[in-house]
Amino acid sequence: MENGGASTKEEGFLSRMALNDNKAGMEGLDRDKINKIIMESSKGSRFYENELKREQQVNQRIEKMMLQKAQITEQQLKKAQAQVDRLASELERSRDLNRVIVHVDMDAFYAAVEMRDCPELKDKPMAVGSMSMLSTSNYHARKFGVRAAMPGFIAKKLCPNLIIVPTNFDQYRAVSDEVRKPIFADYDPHFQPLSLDEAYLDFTDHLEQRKSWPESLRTHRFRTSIEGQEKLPQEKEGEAEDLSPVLFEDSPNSSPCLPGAGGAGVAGGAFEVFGTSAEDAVREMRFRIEQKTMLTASAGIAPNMMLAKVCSDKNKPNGQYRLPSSREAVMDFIQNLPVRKVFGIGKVSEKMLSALGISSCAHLGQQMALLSLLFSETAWHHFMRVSLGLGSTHIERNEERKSMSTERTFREMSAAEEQLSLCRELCEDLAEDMKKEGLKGKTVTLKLKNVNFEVKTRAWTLPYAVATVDEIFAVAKDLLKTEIENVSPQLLRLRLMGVRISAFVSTDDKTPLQKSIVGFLKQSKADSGGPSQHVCQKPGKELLVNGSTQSGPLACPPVVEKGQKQGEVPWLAKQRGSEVTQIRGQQQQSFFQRAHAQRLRLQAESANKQEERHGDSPSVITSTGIHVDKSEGSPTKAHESERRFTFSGKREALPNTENVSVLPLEAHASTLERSGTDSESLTCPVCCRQVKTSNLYVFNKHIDQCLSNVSTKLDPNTDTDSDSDMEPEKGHQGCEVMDDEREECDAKKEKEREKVEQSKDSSVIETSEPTINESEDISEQGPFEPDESHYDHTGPVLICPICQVSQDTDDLTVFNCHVDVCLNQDVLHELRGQTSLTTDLPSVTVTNSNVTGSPTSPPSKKARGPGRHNTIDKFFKRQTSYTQNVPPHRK
DNA sequence: GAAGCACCT
DNA sequence: CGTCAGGTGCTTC
Repeated sequence: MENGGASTKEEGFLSRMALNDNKAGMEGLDRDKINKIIMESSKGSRFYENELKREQQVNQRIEKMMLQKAQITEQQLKKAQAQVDRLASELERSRDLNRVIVHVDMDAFYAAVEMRDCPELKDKPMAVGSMSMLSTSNYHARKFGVRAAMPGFIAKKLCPNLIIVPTNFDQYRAVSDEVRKPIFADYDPHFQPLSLDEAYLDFTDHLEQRKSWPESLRTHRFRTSIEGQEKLPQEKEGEAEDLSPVLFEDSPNSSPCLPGAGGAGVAGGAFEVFGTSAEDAVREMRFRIEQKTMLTASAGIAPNMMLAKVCSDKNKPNGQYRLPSSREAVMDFIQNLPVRKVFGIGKVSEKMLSALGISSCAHLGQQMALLSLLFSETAWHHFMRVSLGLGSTHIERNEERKSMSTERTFREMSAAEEQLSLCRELCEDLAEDMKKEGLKGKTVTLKLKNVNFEVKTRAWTLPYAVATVDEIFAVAKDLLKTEIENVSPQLLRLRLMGVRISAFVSTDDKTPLQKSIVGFLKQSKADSGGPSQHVCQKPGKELLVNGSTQSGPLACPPVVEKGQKQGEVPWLAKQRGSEVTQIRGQQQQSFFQRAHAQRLRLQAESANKQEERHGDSPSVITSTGIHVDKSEGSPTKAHESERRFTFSGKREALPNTENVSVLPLEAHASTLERSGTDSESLTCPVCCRQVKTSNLYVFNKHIDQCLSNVSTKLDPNTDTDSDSDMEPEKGHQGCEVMDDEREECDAKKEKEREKVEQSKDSSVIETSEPTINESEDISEQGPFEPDESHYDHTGPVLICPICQVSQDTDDLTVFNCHVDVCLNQDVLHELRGQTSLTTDLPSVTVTNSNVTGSPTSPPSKKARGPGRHNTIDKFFKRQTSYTQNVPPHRK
C-alpha cells in the first residue's frame, strides 16, 4: 500500500487507524483519500493519542521479537524445524476431510434489516449505529469507505449523505430467530451460532440423508406462497429476484435460485427444486433464508470450520463458495490466503508476522521453525494448523457462557457519587441479566476507561457465587472506591464503566464441579503413581502435539477424550493442551499457596490497620493502579521473589490511608473486627507464624530464613525436571518448598485419604466452624507476639489453614501432610456426592445477616462478613474445585 | 487470581 | 464534541 504523503513515522501508525478494506464491498476504493480524511478527523484527539501509544507498544514488541530472532542460531533453527516437521506429520495424520462444514453469514446484517424495513433507505448510503460508533454499513456506504467500527462522525465526513440509523437489537434478534431454528436446524440441529447473523453448521449428516430424499423434500416455493410470512401486500412476482439486487446493486452474485436451474421463473407460486449436492443444499438454505426474511446470506463450504469461515467471505455478498474436500484443494486454497483473513489473526498478529516477512499462509508454513521459536506454543501451534489448512471438524454446541458483563460509555464523569450510582445501575442491569440465565458467579470485575482511553480492570473473587444486585454492587463498589482513592486527591475522569461477572457456578446442578473433581482425582492418582511429578501419565491418549518434547508443558500430552475438542475458534483446540498443563500447574501450587495467600491476605488486613507509614510508603501506585514495587525486596532472581512479592505485594498494595480499603474482603473484615491491634505483624507464609514487623525487608528476611530452614529439612530428591510450567526455580520459593513436601506425602496420601476420610471426615468440617475465633486469634496474636528473635524453629504452634486446628508439631513436613490430608479428604467428601459445600455455602452467607453493621458498608455487604469467617477452609476447597473446573472434558 | 491485551462480531 | 458493546482467550505477573 502506498500511502502518498504519509511520513514514515505515520506509516506504521496508519496501519492501526487506517481503513481496513479487507472486508467485502470495499474493493477499489480511493484508499489514500479515505485514509487522509480518517487521519484528519482523528488527529490530536485523545483517542488518537492513545492509539499512538498502543501502536508504539506493538512496535516495541516487534523490536523485541526481531532482537530475539537475531539471536537464533542455525542449530536452534534446525532443531525447531525437526520439531515442526514432527508436529506437521502428526497433524497431517489427523486431517479429516470427511465433514462438510458450512459457515453462513448474513450480508450486512443490521443494515440489511433496516433497509428491508425502510425501503427508502435501499438506494442510499446508510449505516447502523450512532454518531460515535457504527455497527455496520450497507454496500452503498462501503463504497465511501464507511464501515463497521468506524465512528459515525468520521463516516459522515467520508460520506456526507450517509444516513445513520440507530441499532435495534430486538429486531435483529427476531430476524435471527426466524432463521436459526426454522432453517438452520433443518440442516444441523446442533448448529452453532456465532452471533446474531452467523453460524456454523455441519452438513455431513444432512447430506447423507438428503441423498435419498424425494424431490418434494427438496422443493421450495417462493416467498409469495410461503406461509407464516407477513405478506407485504403488493409484493409478488419479481420480488424474489428483485430483492438482492436492490440490496446489493453490484453484487457479483445472483440469488440462490439459479437462473438456469429449474427455471422457476419468478412468477408468484413458483418453486424451485434443489439437488442433493452440498452446494445445492446450501443454496437451498440460503434460498429459504431469503424467502423467509427477504435478506440474503453468504456461505462457505469446506471440510473444516476454519476454512468454511474464510470461504463464506469469498463470494460475499449473497454468494457461496465451496472448497473441495481434498488435501490438494485445501493446500492450494491456503497458499495465497492472506494470514489476516484467518479467524484469530488480527491486527497485531498480522503486523508481527509481516515484520517477519509473512503475509500469506504459504509463508506461514515456510517459517514455522522460526515461528516456533518466537511465539508461544499456543500461538505457533495455531499458525501451524492454519498453514496446513486444518481446523475444527466437529461443531460443538454452545458451551455455557463464561462471563457476563455490561458496560457503558458516557461523557466525562468525575464525581464519585455519580460514578457510584452509575456503578450500581450497571450492577442492576447485570443482576437482571444474570437472573434471566439463572447464573451465579464468583468473580466480579470492574472495568474503567478514563478520558484518555486508558482501560483498567479490577477484579475480586469471592469464595462463593453471587447474583443479586446488592451482592455484585458490594464488590464493584469497593473496587471502584479503591480506584477512586488510589488517584485521590485527583479525580477519576471516566468515560466508560463496566461490570463483569465470571467464574460461574452453575446453580441447578453441580455436575461441572463434581466432574472436575473426579477428573482431578483421577489425575492425581495417576500422578501419585510415580515418584516424579509427572501428572500426565495417561497412556494412549495423545494430542496431536504428542511428539513435541519441547522444553515445555507439552512434553506431556494433554488428556483429550473423544477427539479433540474443537471450537470454532482455532485456539480452543490447542488451548486444551495448555489447559491441562495449567491445571497441573495450579494443582501443584494450589493448596498451600492459596491457603497461605489467603491467610496472609487476612493478615494484611489487620496489619494494614496498623501501618503507620504515610507518605513515605514504599507502595507504588502508578497510573495503572496497584503495582508492586519490584525494586523493593532486593531480589535478584525474578522468580525467586515472585511469589513473595505477591504476598508482600498484596499487602504493599494496601492503601496507606487509614480507612481505605483496597480489597473488598479486607475492607469489610476491617470494619467487622477491629480488634484493636496496635502493633504490626505479618504472617509468614512458610511457618505460618506472626512476624512482628511491618517492614517488608525484615519480613522477607524472615521468610528467607524459614525457607532455608525448611529446605535443609527436606529431602532434595524432587529436583529433577520440574514439570512446573511456571519456572523450574527451586527451593527458594516458600510455596515451591511446600509443594515439594506435598509431593513427598503423595504416596501416603492416597491411603491416608481413605482412612481419614472415613474416620474424621465430618469432624473436620465441623471443627472448621469456629473459625471466627481463629481469625480473631490471628489479629490478637500480633500484640502478644514477641519480637523477631522468637521466630526460630522451636517456635509455637502451626495452624492448619484448612481445618484451623493447631497442630502439635514443629515439623513442617508433618504439618504439611496434615494439611494435605485435610484438603484431600474434603475433596473426597465432595466427590462422594455430599456436596454440602456447594449448597451450604451460599445459604450460610444469606442466613447470616450483618448485624454488625459497618460504618462504611451497606447492608449488602452482609454476605462477606460471615463468608469470610466460617469459610476460609471452605473457600479453599471451593477454590480447589473451581480450579479443577477447567478440565478436559466438558462433554 | 488479577490485570492487561488481542481478537471477533 | 466525537471512537461501541459484549464476549472469549492468552500472557504476564
